[in-house]
Amino acid sequence: MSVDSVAGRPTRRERQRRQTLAEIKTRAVDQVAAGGAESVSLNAIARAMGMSPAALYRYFASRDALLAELVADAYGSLADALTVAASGGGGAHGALVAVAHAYRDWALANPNSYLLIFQTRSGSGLELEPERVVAAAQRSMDVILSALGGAAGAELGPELAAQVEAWGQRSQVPGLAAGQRYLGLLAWTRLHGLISLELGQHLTATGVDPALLYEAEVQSLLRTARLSSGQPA
Amino acid sequence: MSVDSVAGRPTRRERQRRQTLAEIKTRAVDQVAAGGAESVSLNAIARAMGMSPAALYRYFASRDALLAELVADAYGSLADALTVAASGGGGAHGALVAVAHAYRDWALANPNSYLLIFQTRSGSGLELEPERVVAAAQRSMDVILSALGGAAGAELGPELAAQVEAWGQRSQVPGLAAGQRYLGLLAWTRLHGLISLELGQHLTATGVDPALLYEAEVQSLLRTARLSSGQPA
DNA sequence: TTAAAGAGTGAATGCCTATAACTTAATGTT
DNA sequence: AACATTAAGTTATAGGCATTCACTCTTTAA
Repeated sequence: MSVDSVAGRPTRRERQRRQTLAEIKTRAVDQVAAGGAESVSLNAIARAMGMSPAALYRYFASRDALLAELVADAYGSLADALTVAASGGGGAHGALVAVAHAYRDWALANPNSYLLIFQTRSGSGLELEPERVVAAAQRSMDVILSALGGAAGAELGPELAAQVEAWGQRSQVPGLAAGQRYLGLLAWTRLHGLISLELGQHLTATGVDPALLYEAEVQSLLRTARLSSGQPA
Repeated sequence: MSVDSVAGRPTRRERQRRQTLAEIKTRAVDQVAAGGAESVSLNAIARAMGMSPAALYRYFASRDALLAELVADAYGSLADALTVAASGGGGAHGALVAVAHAYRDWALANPNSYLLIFQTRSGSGLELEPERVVAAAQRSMDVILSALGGAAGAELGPELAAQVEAWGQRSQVPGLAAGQRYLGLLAWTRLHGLISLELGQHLTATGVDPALLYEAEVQSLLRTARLSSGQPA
């Protein structure tokens, strides 16, 4: 006879396992927040949880596997934040502005998570399972793209247009012109550039307020998005 | 009696020391190139050099101090590459294009060094001595700014303009309008955004060629730079 | 010639990831 | 209800790492 009398799938052990797994991840996230990915230590986690380091390997194949999980979660959290911002109403242009600010807000609120996502080196041995991470990444990008609903696209040459079209074929967000997709790409790369440098303290030497630079870049994107669409913000 | 008979400042020991120091850094740079900053190991360096790990502490106070040195060197190497490109002639607009491409070329040729420079987290304990690093960083920025000689500046609001002006007061490159400095900042943040995402493989999911995106962004900057200046490229 | 400074060694500490063999408790089946 | 199986946890261990300390030996400078 099973422990769960009726048809309760989650047996006692499974519930415990889920909870332990969640606690491990929570502690790891805290470590990331405190000192970045480097300072994630299985030993320290085990110590804090009152169990032996070896036990953690029942939950994660390796430290890198745990980090990969954190990347996926962080990406998901970012996508969630963007989704909330995008659904806040305000029209097409308002959505773009809202998403852009949500992006920076999330990055500043979780700087080490942002760096965890975007600073993971290629050959770092941290081979992320394509499944979850790519899915979460696409979800973020899709939110940005969805925010460009009524916007005019950016100009782009024929070569780029072809590649962007091809990308659009595989995209989850249909019905966007190549120029719109390219505008989404532009938004991402430009805003990420600013945030990345801001988080790395590389802009402090200039003394210029990163918030102002960001706002200016957002307005620049908005100007592009308005180029041939008459609707106001 | 000193070993160097006449007035030769570099005594035998100093020469040896310089060479040892250089070899340490060379090996460390190789490790960075091979596996990123994480994989820099004092033990491994000592092993490869046939000496005990403890001996390295005669040359660097800590592993982080060595990494800081590498950051400064890498920054210098980048600044050198940009300087060469900028002095290649081709007029003001040509210089901007040349510098922009030299920037990406250097990053692609030394991806892990680029990441070493720009991915160093804030609270990573790796507190770089402000002296060398800030100097090298300014040198790179100054090259970009110098390449904007005859260019028209980008539009910018009054708040930003004031801050950029203030930055210009302290800058080594005089005689630039606020709009020009801002254009330099725009160039840096936008191009860095693209390169950072490209190196992190974050653009591969779209299938769009990063080189095309980069070129388009360079052309966009060039268009801004030409806005009110009549000279052709 | 001699004292001081510097380079290097070996040993030890205390982290860390990861594996292996083992014990204990929960599970679900007979 | 007793039992075999599976999972979770343990201890012990191996190997890697940065870092410090006490010590030796050699180069330097007086």
